[in-house]
Order: sequence, then C-alpha cells, then structure tokens
Amino acid sequence: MTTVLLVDDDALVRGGLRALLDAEPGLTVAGEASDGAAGVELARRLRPDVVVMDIRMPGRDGASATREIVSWAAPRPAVLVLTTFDLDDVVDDAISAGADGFLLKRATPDELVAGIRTVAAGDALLSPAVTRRLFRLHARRRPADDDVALTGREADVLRELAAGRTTTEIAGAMFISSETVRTHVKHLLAKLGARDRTQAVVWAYRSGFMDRA
Amino acid sequence: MTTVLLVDDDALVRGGLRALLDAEPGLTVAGEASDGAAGVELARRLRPDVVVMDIRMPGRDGASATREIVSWAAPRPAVLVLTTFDLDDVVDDAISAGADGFLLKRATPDELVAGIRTVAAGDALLSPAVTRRLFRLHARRRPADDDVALTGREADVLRELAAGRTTTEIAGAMFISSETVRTHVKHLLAKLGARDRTQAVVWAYRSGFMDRA
DNA sequence: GCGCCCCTACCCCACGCGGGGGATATTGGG
DNA sequence: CCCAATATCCCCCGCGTGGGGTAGGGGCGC
Repeated sequence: MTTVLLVDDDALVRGGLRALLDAEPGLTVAGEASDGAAGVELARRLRPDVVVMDIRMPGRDGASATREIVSWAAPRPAVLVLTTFDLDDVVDDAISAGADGFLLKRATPDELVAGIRTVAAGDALLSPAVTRRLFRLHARRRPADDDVALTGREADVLRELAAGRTTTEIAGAMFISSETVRTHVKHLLAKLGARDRTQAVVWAYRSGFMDRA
Repeated sequence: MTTVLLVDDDALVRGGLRALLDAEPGLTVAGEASDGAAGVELARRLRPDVVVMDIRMPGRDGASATREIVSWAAPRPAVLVLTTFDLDDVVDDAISAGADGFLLKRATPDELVAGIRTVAAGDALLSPAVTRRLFRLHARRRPADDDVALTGREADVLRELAAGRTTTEIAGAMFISSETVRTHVKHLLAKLGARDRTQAVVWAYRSGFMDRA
C-alpha cells in the first residue's frame, strides 16, 4: 500500500485528488496540508511514501518545502511536484529543489496515478540524477524554439553540422556541391540568429532539435 | 484495463511475468511471443496497450521489432524494453529503435508494474523526445568520456565555446588575451580528438560534459 | 634543485568560413 | 496563370580559425 500526502492550498483540489487516489487500489491518502510549512510538518509525522506538492502556495511555497523534504535521510518520502508549468519562474525553483518527479496539472487522473506509482517505486525507471537533468531539458523547451521554420534541406544540413561535419563532408554526404551547402548554412544561420556554425550547433542541442531529429 | 503483450524467448520468464502482472489490478496479459517476429505479428493482431520486449532474443531481436512497432500510426502500443544493461551493444540498438521506456531486468516487480503504467499513460511524466534523449545520456556514459583530462582552464574555455562564444568574447570574459584562449582551444581540441571548435562543442553536449558543468 | 605541468603570451601561414551579391530550375498555392 | 518559396550553383572579399613553433613564470613533487 502506497501512502500519499497532499499539499495544496486549494481545499477543492485536495478533495478531488483524495477521492481520485483513494478509489485507486494500492493507494491511500494519509493526510492533507494547505501550505508548505504544514506539509513539511505533516510529512515528518506521517512519513508517507509520496508527497504530492503544489508548487504555488501562499506562505511557504512548494519549492522550499520540497527542498527540505528531499534533504531528509532515507527512507524519505518521494516528492511529486504539481505545476501548471506556464513558463512560471517557480518551475525553476521546483527543479533546483530536487523533486523526484513533476507533473502537469492538466494531466489525466491515470497519469497522476502512474506518476505516483513511479516515484514511489524509486528510481528504477529513471534515476534521480537523470530526472534532474530532465527538468533542465523541460525548462529549456521554450516555444520560440519550435517557431523556427527551417526548410527540409536546411534541417538536413543542420543535423550534419551538429554531427561535427565540415562543409565538404556534408556536400559529399548529401550529393550536392559545397557551394549549395554553404548557401543552406547561410540561410539557417540567419533564421536561427546564429553568427556562425558553432552557435547553430549549440542551438541544435539546446533547443531539442537534436531530439526531434 | 491496461493490456500487455509479453515478448521474451524464455518461457519461464514469460510465465513469471504473466503471473506477476495478472495479479496486478488494472493490468492483464493479452498474449505472449517468443521472438521478435512473432511479437510484431501478435502486437498487430492484439493491439495491446504495452509491449514488454526483451532485447536479446534469437531470430528477430527486440530492437528490430521495437523499431517496427513504434513506426505504426497512433494509437500504437507503447514498447517497454527489458534489458540486463551490462554495457551490451544491443542496448544501443534499443535506444535508436525508439522504445518508449526501458527497464533493468534486475528491477523489482513493483518497478515493472510502475513502468508499465507509466508508458501506458503516455508521455505526461516524460515526453518521448525527452525519453529518447535520456537513452542517449545513458548509452553515452562511456568510461572513455570521463577519461578525458582537461585542465581547469581548458574546461573553462570549452564551457564558453559550448555557449557559442568567439575567441575574443571568451578572452574578455576570462580576463586573458585572445592568444591564450587560442592556445587553450588548440590543446583541448588535441585532447578531445576534435578537428575544430564545432566538433568540440558537439563533444561537450554529447558526452555529458555540459550536464556536469 | 630539477623536472614537469599549467597558464600565460606571441609569431607566421594557409584556408575554411561568413557576408553579400547574382543566377537558374522546380514546385505549389492563390 | 503567375508569384513565392525552395533547391541548386557560382563569384569575391575579409578575417577568424587551426596548426606549427617558441617562451617565461609559477606551482608541485621527488
């Protein structure tokens, strides 16, 4: 049986989550708190398996509370942070606070249950270190990055650039002249706002382009 | 109810997993296959929510089967790859095959169940793109990458390069002459086996250097 | 004290690269 | 049907970059 502590300033949200989770076999809600300070205190007393933590709360916020809980000696509760994730600065706090997982508030009930089971089961699916890196990846996924409209060939060339290839090598690989490659490079540099191929490669890795491609 | 298809060449393993999963509320094993070809065929007929796929099998292996299944149009089964993950080359195949998740065979039953629920629930906890990058992070953690012994200043310069800065900018930021920056760049290129700064930046992102720094 | 590595700094040379042009052919949507 | 977008190819110019070598000062270990 997995015990869960709900920390959210909205009583209606807590009630909804409690009904949802208690109906789930293998899950039970051990307690509720309406702010970070009460959440930490209750987590200390109840020792739940998982703390579901809203990030935005009056008083002591979720990031601060998370930071404290994850600093406890094992076995400590796993912290699953709930967020609307609207480019909020507080998200960065949740990241650096070292939460074990985070979930969008628009997630489905099934997804929440799966998330709770995942963090409760430990890090077999994803290690904490990796999860932390993930947070960084997510935080970095700015909408602007997806707005860049590279043509098919430009995207091809960028992939080659991001593999560390030279103009001549790319020309050989793509069966076109190096002059054409140079043209494509010039165009994608302009679109990306990059001043040279190195900056284009940086963009490719940081924007998630290399993950999509 | 989440339906699962087991693909593993070992009948005993399949039997154990079936017993384990059928005992779990909300999960049911819809079928079993003993190799990749049979697995793909059965997945096509049964349309399970999740395919639990052993990576190492005689005949058509798990990576090849995974590659096919993930190429199907939505809604397609999610593929959870099972692996011993002992620095096996086949792991690279699983990565590039685009599996939705992967789990160590030494994972506990709880972890397997949590993993199945997670991939069945979709990408709310972790998006496919991020998962794919994760795989790369895991696969990439080769000892060789950690063996590269950059000096403190060389590492500083590499971080600046990986931010897309020019020699002159780096010199300004580090309060040294650009000639010195050039020397550091030359040295780190030699150590990394990179032919130019672009390849050094690629190495910085792919090796995990940018995650550690 | 002597070697060894690191950081600092400079030289020359060849060339790849980015910026700014222009040109032609094909494709597809208004 | 025409125009915009795309893909292909070519030119010149200036300079940043990489490869080679050289060198002094500082720290550290033997």
